Amino acid sequence: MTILTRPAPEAAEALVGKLLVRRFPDGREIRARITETEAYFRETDTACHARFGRTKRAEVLYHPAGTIYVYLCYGIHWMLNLVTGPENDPQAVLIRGVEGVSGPGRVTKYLGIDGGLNDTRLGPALDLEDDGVCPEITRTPRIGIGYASEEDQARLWRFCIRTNV
DNA sequence: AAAGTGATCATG
DNA sequence: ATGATCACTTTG
Repeated sequence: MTILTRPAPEAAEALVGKLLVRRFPDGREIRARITETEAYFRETDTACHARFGRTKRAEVLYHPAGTIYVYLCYGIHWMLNLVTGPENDPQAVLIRGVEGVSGPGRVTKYLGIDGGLNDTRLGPALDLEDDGVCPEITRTPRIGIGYASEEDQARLWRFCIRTNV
């Protein structure tokens, strides 16, 4: 889990190419390579849910690295995040895509994840694996954060596997 | 291009 | 209590 015990922008980059393993009570298993992530970093990041401080929703972000943060967006879509960094230091990485699945709302649908996993820890139900694959990565600004400051919108905190076009 | 959907946060 | 907003997806 050492991959998450670092600042969210670094963790977000390191997570691209890693495998997400989802296990269901009936033993079924889905293994998917992460293709796209975004970092949300501390109360000072005006795009981060912790920008209002320790609210009920954002409380999860103050939990230790390895905590799972799932929230509902636009009333329809569940967003999957992994908390990084130390306790009481709110940061997380949004999983925006896995292999064959693009869009954060589709990732959770594909993996069968909803609010029930919120504020639980990585473990049997959802875990990370590293098979040593180390893809080339491109960075861009984050998506869908028009409400944030210009400065924060400009940060290159979105990380994708480089695709040859 | 625009609706759909409901939790969340700020304000009164 | 109310209203605006939203880390998106699908449909036309």
